[in-house]
Amino acid sequence: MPTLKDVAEEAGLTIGTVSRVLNNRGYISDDARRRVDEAMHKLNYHPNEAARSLHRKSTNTIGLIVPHIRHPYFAEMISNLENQAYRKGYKILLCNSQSMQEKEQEYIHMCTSNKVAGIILCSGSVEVKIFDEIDIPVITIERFLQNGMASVECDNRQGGMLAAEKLISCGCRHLLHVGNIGTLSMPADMRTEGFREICEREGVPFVELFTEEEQYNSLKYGEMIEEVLRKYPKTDGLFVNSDVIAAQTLQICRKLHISVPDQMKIIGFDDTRIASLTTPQLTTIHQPVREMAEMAINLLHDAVAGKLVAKRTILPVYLVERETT
Amino acid sequence: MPTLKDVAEEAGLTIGTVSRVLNNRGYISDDARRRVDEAMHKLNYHPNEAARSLHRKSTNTIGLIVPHIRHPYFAEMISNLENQAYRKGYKILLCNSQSMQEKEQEYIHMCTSNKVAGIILCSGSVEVKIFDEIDIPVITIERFLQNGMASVECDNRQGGMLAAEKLISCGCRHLLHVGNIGTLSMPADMRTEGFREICEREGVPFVELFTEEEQYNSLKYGEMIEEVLRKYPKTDGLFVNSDVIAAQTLQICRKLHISVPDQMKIIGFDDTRIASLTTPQLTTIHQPVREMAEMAINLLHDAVAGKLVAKRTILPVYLVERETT
DNA sequence: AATAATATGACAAACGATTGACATATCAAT
DNA sequence: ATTGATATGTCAATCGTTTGTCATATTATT
Repeated sequence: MPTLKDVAEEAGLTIGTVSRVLNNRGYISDDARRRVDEAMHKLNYHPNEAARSLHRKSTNTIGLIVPHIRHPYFAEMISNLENQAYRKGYKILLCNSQSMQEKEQEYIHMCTSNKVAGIILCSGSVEVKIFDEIDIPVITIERFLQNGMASVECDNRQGGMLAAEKLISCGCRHLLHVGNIGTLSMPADMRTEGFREICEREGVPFVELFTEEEQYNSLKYGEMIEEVLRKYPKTDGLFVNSDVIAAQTLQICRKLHISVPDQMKIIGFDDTRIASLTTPQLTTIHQPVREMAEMAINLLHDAVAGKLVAKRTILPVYLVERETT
Repeated sequence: MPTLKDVAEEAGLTIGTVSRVLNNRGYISDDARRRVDEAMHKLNYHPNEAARSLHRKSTNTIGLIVPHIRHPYFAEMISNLENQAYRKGYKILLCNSQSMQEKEQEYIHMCTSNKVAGIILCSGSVEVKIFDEIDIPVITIERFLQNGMASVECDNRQGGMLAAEKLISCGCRHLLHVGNIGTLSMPADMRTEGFREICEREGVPFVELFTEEEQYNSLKYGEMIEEVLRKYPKTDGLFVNSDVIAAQTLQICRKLHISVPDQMKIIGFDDTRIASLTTPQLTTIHQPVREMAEMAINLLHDAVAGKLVAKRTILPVYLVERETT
């Protein structure tokens, strides 16, 4: 691999001058610029980022920590984050924590070791205190940390409210809500809050249930849903915390000969691609994933530049009505 | 951030000794080891990977180039690759080329700039020659390069044959196959070959169609499928190149009041999670994604270590019968 | 002709870890 | 008492780039 020295020799200039061209510093003649360009192309030179990072004490890499990759919501989020990062000149170091605290911690240290410019943490599960130890910006998505730098969330409460309102206005009188694992306080918990608020205001009875870590990891909610539907046979309206759960609920309904939406109405969350591939297609709460991703990258970019950034950004959600209501 | 020097001072030892502890070289006493460990913990020391990479001229990072992230097949593949990489001590630099040649090239250079240990390229679209320019191992998945190092594929031909056999044995007599974009020669083209072979042998007529780049990128096959089904109304058996296409086909069939599997049988490819979330659930060809990912990482690991690796590894597929046949 | 702006060279320090050569010291085994 | 293994220190070079200082040209401007 050629180095700056090789380029300098090829161009008949000194390292200093070549470096000046690369970094656009000081005086450079058009001729020098051209000669450097030519030499770089001829030698197929690409600067050694390790050396650069060592000197700059930072990289253009963003550490992205997610609990899952297969989950369509995260796949969509990762895709959008990568895209926006690329536009801003950042690379992505992908870390799949599988929602395990230790792995997440290890990844955070790995990120600092690798001198990432910043970290984007998607609904992570790690202890809060670790972020005090590191001195790089951390932007969270769908996770609010009191001592954190900045978080990007969707309006989860509003989502829960929209779902409850819709189900009630459809005539459902025995609601059931499948919420998130409750170990850590997460913004997604607000979906439950919003849902509860509307149900109580409207005087409609409802049951709240929570998924378990195991299910979140395996993406297998079938058994749990089946059990629940057998236990609460009167249920006529279901609000679940992801499209993946909703899609599996549809399968269980089919198995139990519960007709959707006639006997049972279902509302999911996320509005991922899967929502329009089920039969019937899912009514769901749309999360503005692309905008959230862009916002996160922009916030990180600003934070890296030392700018003051919003501590909490909440983007709106809306209900997409398809065929399960 | 503390450096080796800080750790050495804290431990009351010299940099040399501490480095010896870290790299397990030469003679080290248990006492020294303990003191270094304590100092490292106390200072929360993590080695600067940039400095290490600069010296070693390599990193423990793998550049992963994929055409898409949202596509469930790639999401699944990325997830498995990340997992296996983590186990072997590698990190993942995620590059989404969106199947654009220039982006892919740029990413490849970026990877060399960042001194990755190797590159894993998933069904990429880049010109072959670029790989001659770089001197790091490149493992391809579902793409075979004649001048490449090693490729991991599934038995695409067998997949096509299984699909054709199944459709024919179900009594279908007007088959239709939706294959991949044909710009570059890809292993996935063999699905078409295998399918064709069986159809010809059995004397069953069939139509071959190919998706376009645009559709691959947007994941929107609906319009195309609808057009096709209107154009070939006699079709009673469909073999499409991904579950995503199959799922959308189901939606179109519903729209056109074509009953599946009664009037139309459908077989997808990949056996991603989505296959069991549609109604009816998809019959599909199972690709051993986890095994392919593990194989790719293992091959890369061996290649990095300078071992001789298999140039081409083809893993078996099998048909998973669900409800669309 | 004097001055200022432009352009490049020469040189060295720094980033943080690795590694090698060599010196020195302690301890155990012969 | 000698040898060899064990353990650590000292010192310097190296990886490739960035950046700063100072010197030295070559132009352009007044």
